[in-house]
Amino acid sequence: MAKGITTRAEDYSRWYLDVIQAADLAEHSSVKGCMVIKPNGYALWENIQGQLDKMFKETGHVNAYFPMLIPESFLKKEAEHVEGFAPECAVVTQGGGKRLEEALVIRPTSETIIWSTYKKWIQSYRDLPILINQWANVVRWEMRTRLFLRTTEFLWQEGHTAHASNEEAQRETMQMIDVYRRFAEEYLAAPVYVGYKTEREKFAGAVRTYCIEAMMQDRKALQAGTSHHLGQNFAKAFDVTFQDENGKLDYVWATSWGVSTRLIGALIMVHSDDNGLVIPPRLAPIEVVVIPIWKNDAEIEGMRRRIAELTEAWKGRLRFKVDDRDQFRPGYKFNEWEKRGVPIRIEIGPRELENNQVVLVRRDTGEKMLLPQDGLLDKIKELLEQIQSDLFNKAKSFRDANTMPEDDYEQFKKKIEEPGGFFRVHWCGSAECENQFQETSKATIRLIPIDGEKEQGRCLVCGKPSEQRVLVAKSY
RNA sequence: CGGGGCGUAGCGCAGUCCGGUUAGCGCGCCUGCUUUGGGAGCAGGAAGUCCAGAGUUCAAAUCUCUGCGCCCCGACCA
Repeated sequence: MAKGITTRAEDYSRWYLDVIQAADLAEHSSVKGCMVIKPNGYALWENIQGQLDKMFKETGHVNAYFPMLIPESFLKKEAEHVEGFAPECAVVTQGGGKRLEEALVIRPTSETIIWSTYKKWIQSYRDLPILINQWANVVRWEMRTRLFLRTTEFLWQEGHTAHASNEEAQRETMQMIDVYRRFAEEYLAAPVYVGYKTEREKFAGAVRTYCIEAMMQDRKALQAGTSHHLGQNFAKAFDVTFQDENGKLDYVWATSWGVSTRLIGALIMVHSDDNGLVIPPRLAPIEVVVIPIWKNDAEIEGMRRRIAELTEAWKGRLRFKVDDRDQFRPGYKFNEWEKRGVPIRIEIGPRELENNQVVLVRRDTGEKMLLPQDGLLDKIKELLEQIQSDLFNKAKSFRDANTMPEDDYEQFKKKIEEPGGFFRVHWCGSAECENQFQETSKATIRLIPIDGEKEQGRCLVCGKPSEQRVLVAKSY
């Protein structure tokens, strides 16, 4: 087993932290709950950003930037919003050595500062829609933090759109949750369930919150992205109105949607193993590492030359690295790149050089193969796609095998503890029964499926009629 | 906020109970030589306000008091 990594079976939570350390992704800073994202971790974020940003632009959005400091009074304008966020806000009360007239909140999310601005931008239906995204940091003073999953300060993107009609805002909300689903499945290789939150779990200030939920290897759920239909709540709070084609005045309709560096936590917990990180190829900063093996100085020169020839055609078509550091032996390098999750490793030694071959090793399965150097690039390309889909399918099989219907409350309470998983249960829709789930099992209703089949049943808790199953699980 | 743990070299720790030479070990780091197909070996070397403040004492990493910080487990949450 890998040195320094606790196994998943031994202690899942320590394993998670060990993987982050072994892959050199991040470390705690000197301020409680804050982290330094190191180059290896940040490279993952950059790839996540790059792809998402592309998808946002393809759906008509543009980027902008709003400030981090928000007048405290802004936050208080939307009743539900302030109730939800006030307890976890960091507040600046001094500046320039003087006490401020009005305290400034460090944004926990930007709805208020953005809608106070949109008020100035919107008069007519011709000013709509506004489709803006911003990449930013936010601060939420959480009681309990975990690297990537929940840090005091975190990086994210938040989309904030303004529309002339409820229907259009609804379409936008659905479009973006689908963008998140596609990103999670096609890039993160993490299958997700799509649905909407209960009243209790929804975003403070939203009419409805849609979400994607992924299953981690310990069978717990992780909310991986949310898209909120905000109705006219913020427009009313900030008095943002527009005139329609008929000259009639109405409040603007809004959405907001976001994903954060938490996605890196999801990537780790969905795919990695007891040897360290496993990165899905499409998000891998380095897709292929080439490790030359030599016995003496005479050999290394020929080796370098041959590798340069071989990789010449890879430039611009493959993210690769040649690790010809002399201070480490091959075994050390194999291990290091495994811990760091690089999808494919290629070894070239005197034997391969002579036979015009390479040894190729898959990170996800450990499978070793001897391949001809001719046509290697195409073979690598093909394998990367194979690994990408294998990772997805593996995660999906695991999730599906651990998602089950349950109609017996006593059984449910047992199973949620051991072995755990996602449970599809009937629920009457009452807050009382929802609270019961949490109090007796520490599980929550993760989502109400969007396309859930209608099915007559009885609420798991109270036995009243229910028309649809909801997804219940313990979560991060 | 409750429970647990910790603060000594870059990292991980021992030493603290029972005060006493120059504060030690492993990893890492630097130099040299030998090595290089799954975490190399030998030799030499550099590196410390022992979390902070106050107190007790001839003498404090060690005892007393006060403070600060971090991590892990729960309640709040992306």
